[in-house]
Amino acid sequence: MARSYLSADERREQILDCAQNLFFTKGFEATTVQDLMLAAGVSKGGFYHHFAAKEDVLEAVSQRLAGVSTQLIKEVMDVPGLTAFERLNQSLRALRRFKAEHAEGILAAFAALLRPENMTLYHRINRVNIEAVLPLFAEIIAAGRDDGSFDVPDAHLAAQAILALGSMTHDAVARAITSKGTGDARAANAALSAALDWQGVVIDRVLGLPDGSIQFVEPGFVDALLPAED
Amino acid sequence: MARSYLSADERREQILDCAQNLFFTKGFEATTVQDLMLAAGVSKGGFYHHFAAKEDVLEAVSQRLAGVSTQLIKEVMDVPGLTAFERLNQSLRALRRFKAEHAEGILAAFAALLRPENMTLYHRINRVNIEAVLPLFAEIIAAGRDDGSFDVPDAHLAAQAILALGSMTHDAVARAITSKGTGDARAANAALSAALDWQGVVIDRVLGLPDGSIQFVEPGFVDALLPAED
DNA sequence: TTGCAAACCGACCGTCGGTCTGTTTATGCT
DNA sequence: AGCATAAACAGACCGACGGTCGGTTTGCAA
Repeated sequence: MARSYLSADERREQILDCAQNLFFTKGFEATTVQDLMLAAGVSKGGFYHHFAAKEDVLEAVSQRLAGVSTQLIKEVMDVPGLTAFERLNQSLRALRRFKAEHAEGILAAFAALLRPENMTLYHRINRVNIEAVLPLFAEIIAAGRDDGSFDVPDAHLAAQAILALGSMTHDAVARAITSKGTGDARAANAALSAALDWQGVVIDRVLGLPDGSIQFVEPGFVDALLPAED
Repeated sequence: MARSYLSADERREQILDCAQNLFFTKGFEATTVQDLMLAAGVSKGGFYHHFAAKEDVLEAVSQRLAGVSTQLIKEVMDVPGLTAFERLNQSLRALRRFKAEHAEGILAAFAALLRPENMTLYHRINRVNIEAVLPLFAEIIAAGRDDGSFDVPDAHLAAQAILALGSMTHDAVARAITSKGTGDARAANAALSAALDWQGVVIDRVLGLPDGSIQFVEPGFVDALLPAED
């Protein structure tokens, strides 16, 4: 049989693409190595030539996804002449924009990620993402702390607190996604909007800012992401 | 061979005891059903008579552990004539006391739980615990919201925020535990103390209280839990 | 005593992650 | 061009694991 030879990098990326799809569809545990082999059109030997273990694929996928977040934030970091507050706000806006621009994909990913059997996948991705974003947030907050605009004892700890808040809205997100298209959709969207607004307020309070300073979401963001069809 | 017959409840509890030990020692994935069978002195058929799947054991263990937290908080809820602030503070104190009183066990559990291969176990226990504690915290906060002592728009969301903060100190906890007995122990303990103090301040701010209102940890708590041997 | 349900046994099964021995392709060197 | 070497790949194979199933033993109540 004719083998299709790819460079190590190309093959790795290709396997990672397939893995990401499968993981988000079936979950990590439910995706077998054979699924990955079949999807990527590679044999077992080929697969294990590029990855030492199935676990490593998960790690690589997580790293790749975390790279998206860090890239977005780093672009904001490179803009000169911004205050810490502006930098933080624009970082959050960049992340928000990315979600809005890739709404369908993001939505499917969240829907998959929040299914109970995908706990492993979710927490792995989340952990790697936090590890990647933490130093960037810490740097922004440190600047705000030094110029007196943020009232926090330690920038790194403050960043940890803010990132930890990410899990406070999962219930609301899950409910909004699962109720999409049902009669509860409107109420669920409203609840999610309220939860996200509150998360923004909590970030304000953590940083010692007046309520409403940070714009964590803009009005209509949820309804734009999860439109009610009718 | 002589079979030892136990009632369903007794056998279940016994298997759960063994499972808890094994899970905390080897991790969930690394613990095989055979390990559980051997430890509990029961056959495969016997085991699967009481649990439909290995997963169910994990769920049951998580529920049992969550019951400890809820019990402690419920006792505080039953004390009449307390303000919401006092109730919240005493709940935190009860949880703290329990940890201090079972220091060696708690420490071993945390050390096991924070090992990377035990991610599944950790997050499962954490999730169930949060689900169990959330309504109780929400009730306390609702009372404080209604009497004007807490400045939060929604008690349930506020409780979610506060519980989500639990994960912000894991790094510090892990470092303190792993550096126990080494030269870094003193520094790691200090860092953990600072992180926990900060978590307390964040809770204050979430609730709209002045910094230092809530006593999340008392001075010396960390050093009492993780004594430096020298 | 006997009938029955619940507790329990252990051989068996399919599948999965991972290994190992070899084969095919690209690449650099002479 | 010819050739050696290493990287990319193939696929048979393995041990272990979670789970099933038909059968056996025990407690208990009628």
